[in-house]
Amino acid sequence: MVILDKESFKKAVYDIVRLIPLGRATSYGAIAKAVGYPNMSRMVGAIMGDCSEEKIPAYRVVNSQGYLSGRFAFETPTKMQELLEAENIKVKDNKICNWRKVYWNPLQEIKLE
DNA sequence: CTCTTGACGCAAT
DNA sequence: CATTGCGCCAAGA
Repeated sequence: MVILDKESFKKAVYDIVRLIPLGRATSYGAIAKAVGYPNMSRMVGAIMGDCSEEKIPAYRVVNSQGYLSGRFAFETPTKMQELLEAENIKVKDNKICNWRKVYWNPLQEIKLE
């Protein structure tokens, strides 16, 4: 097992995020798992902090509970919610309503690939 | 070099 | 269902 530096990890994470289907969302932990590091959920979040300069749908990434933990990283705290609602994802009190339905497991897609 | 903090997750209580 | 505690790794002070 090699030490995965932020740049490499970042790249892998972006790849997963880009695969998120329209109208769905996933969690940091799921992405971390998908890249092969189940316990690196924090790193995924840290990396998302840089996503502002990247062109990826970071707003589709929330915590395992479906809460918009990183809404303040956007231009406006409400931007993330609006973007999600624009994709038919209902958000209530900074939390995705049909989270169980909206949740998208990257491992499923990757397994298929 | 040590300590704190952070878009987190999960098992135990 | 809510709280608590612990793990995990990187970056900044």
